[in-house]
Formats: sequence, structure tokens, C-alpha cells
Amino acid sequence: MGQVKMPKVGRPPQGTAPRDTAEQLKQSALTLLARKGYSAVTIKDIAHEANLTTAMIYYHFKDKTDLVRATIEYAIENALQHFSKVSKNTDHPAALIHDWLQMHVSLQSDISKLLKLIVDYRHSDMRTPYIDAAIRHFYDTERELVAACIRRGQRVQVFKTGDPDTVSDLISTFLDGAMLRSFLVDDFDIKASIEMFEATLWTSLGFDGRWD
Amino acid sequence: MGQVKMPKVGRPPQGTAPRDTAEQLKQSALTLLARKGYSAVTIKDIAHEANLTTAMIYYHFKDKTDLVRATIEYAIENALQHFSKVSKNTDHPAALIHDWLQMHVSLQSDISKLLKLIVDYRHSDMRTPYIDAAIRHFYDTERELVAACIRRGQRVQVFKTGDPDTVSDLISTFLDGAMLRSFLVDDFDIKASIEMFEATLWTSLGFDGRWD
DNA sequence: GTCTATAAAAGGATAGAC
DNA sequence: GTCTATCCTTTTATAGAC
Repeated sequence: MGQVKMPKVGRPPQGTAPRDTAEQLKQSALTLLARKGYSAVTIKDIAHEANLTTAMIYYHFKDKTDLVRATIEYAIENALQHFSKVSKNTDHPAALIHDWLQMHVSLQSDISKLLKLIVDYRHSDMRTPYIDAAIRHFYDTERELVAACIRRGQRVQVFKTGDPDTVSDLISTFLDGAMLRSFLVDDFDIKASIEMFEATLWTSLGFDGRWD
Repeated sequence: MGQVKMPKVGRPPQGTAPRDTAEQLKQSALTLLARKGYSAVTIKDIAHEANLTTAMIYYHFKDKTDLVRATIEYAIENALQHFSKVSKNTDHPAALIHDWLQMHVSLQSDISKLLKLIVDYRHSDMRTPYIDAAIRHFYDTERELVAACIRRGQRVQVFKTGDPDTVSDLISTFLDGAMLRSFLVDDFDIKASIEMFEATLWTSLGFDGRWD
């Protein structure tokens, strides 16, 4: 519609802004897919969200499902990047779990989007072994990160009780619930909810609250 | 395709089987909508699942969204019926919470379907005040049932700690997570997961495990 | 790399016979 | 109440100009 288009000169924009057209399309797809799901989102919607036309999608991707698969990979990679940061910042086991929970508060938007994408994908007929493996890897990383931390906490006597793997699943399941509720309930206070859970968790693990 | 159709004689089938065509359609829609979501399910799919043709959907319902709205109502009514049973069977506050959790294990299939329907509906553009109100009523009932039970438990000194409303939300959020995981993870052991949560909950509420 | 225009397919909805 | 046949709209996907 007669939009003026700036010619691209020099390096593409830096920072969080999308770097190229393909990534721009994946980012747009991610937003829309999380909001409405695969079938409800048309390639026109995605192209429009990215200020492009449908033909551009077929220039960069084979078809609609190819774009969606690329988008899932993209979202998983992003999430895993954030995961790896958490384990770097802190040493105390309880502090690491705390950071883990807090990350879900601050990245709630991204993580709940990914979760919705995965639910959608799992019930679709476009599954591939490769994407299935990527999703499994994502869950395994999550599970192991927390379980390892609890194991370490028990070795140094910070945590007294609980099977590490079981507790890790308990935490993940609760966090999934919190992500879901943030989608579902308008005025859901995810921060308060996760903090309440944290308190419950410390009681259950026999952690006395001494952070040093 | 030349299917032989038995003439309907006498009373329709009794028990859990669908009683009439409209209910049969709602039941079929529920199954498919929970599996694939509104846009991914075609009226042809639904008609086929019910062993009928698309025209029958338009005989019983105004259009596709009308059928979906009726299906959500239907699923909520079913769930609320089950809810009301729980509060009748037991008296001890801890036993009631226990039954509440166990109900989510045994009715996991129905409840997770409803949950998926609601997520789908909330992000659709077919929302009506009436269905919105029905969903809110569903959540309020859930919340109040558990909160009232905890309040009573504190009055009779069975539970020692925790704000009833906050704890009620904690329970609901975890259960939502468990429902989601049962959709998401193939070999998810919902029974074990909820039992683990129950143990955590008793610790957190200061319940000593004396059921008398 | 990006657009316009259009072909091809799928899905929602209706008319009319039985 | 139920079916067959069909219309109309939406959506996916491609061809070809710039």
C-alpha cells in the first residue's frame, strides 16, 4: 500500500531487533502462533505482522509447516540460552533454584509462548523426529539442571529430604501450571504465585532459609 | 458410502452413551477440539466422528461457533457435576482435599480436555459474555470449594498455616500444570505427581497426617 | 529479495430430495 | 431428521514482473 521502504545499507540493526528477514518472519510467527495456534494463523497474518507479503514466506521457507518447525527450533534455542545463564550466576543450591523460579517470572512471556507452541505441535500432524528430539532435549535440560542442583544441595546438607528427580518434576509441573494460568486468567499474579510455591518448596526440602 | 442404517426403534440407549444426536455431536466435538483446537477441526471431522454428515450440524446448531459454544457449556456442566460429588462424600478437611486431588487423577481425561477447550476459546474471536461467565463460574467454584475446606481445617486445628485463598490457588495452579503435562509428556505419571504434591502440601499446611 | 496477480485446494454453509 | 450435491469464501501456494 505504497509504504516507503528504506534501502538496507551497512550492517543490520543490532540487539534484540530481528537481524534478517527470515528471523523477522520467525519472530512474527512465534507471536501469532502462541496467540492463536497453527491452524488459526494464516500465512497472510504472519506476512502482515512482519510487514511483508505471503510470497516472501515461500522465498525463505518451503511451506507453512516448514516455517512453523523453524519457529519452534528458534524458540527452543532462545529458551536454552536463558537456561544456561541461570546456572552461571550463583553457587548456593537454594539461590540457584530461586534464580530458576525468578527466571520464569521475568521470562514468563517467552516461556509461555514456547509452551503453547509445543502443545500445539504435539497434537498436529506435522511432527518430525528432529523437532521431537529438540523438544525432548529441552525438557531433559530443564529436568537435569534442577535435579543436579538438588542433589548437590543434599550433599552439602542444605536440603534434607526429597528424591531429586521427583522434586525436579514437581517444580517443572508447577511452573507449567503457572505459565498456563498466565495465559488463562486475566489478572493472574505469577510473581506472587511462584513466591508462594517457593516457600512451600523450602519447607518440603527442609531448607532453613540460611543463604550462606 | 452405502452404509446400512438401522432404523431407530424404541427408547434411545441409556447410561453414559450419548442420548440424542445433538449430544452425540457435542461429545464428538469435545474429543476433537481438545485434541486439535478450534481451527484445526473441520465440521466434516466432527460430523464424521459422530457418524453423520455436515448438514446435521447445521440442523442442530446455527454454525460452527454455535456448536463449539454449546460444547464448552456441556463440558463445564459435566465437570461441575463431578465437583459437587466430592464435597458430599467426606467430612474431614484433609480427606476432602485428598478426594479433590484424586478426582483430578481419575477424571484427568475429561478435565484436561476442558482445560484445552478453555485455552483455545480464550484466544479466539468468538467470545460471548455468557460463555465467559460460565468459565468464571467454573473457576470460582473450584477456588471456593478448596478455600472453604482449608478455612474449616484451620478452625478445627487440623491445618496450622497458610492463607486459604493463596493455598487454594497454589493447588489449582499445580493441578493445571499436571493436566497440561498429561497432554504434553507421553509417559507422565499423573498419579505419582499429584501424590508427591499432596505430601508437600501437608507439610506446608502443618498437617500431621492424623485422619481422625 | 520483494511484490502483484492468480491458480488450486480446502473448508464453511445451504438447497432440496427423501 | 438425515443425506447428497453444490456454492461461496478463505487459504495455501506458485508464476512472473521488477
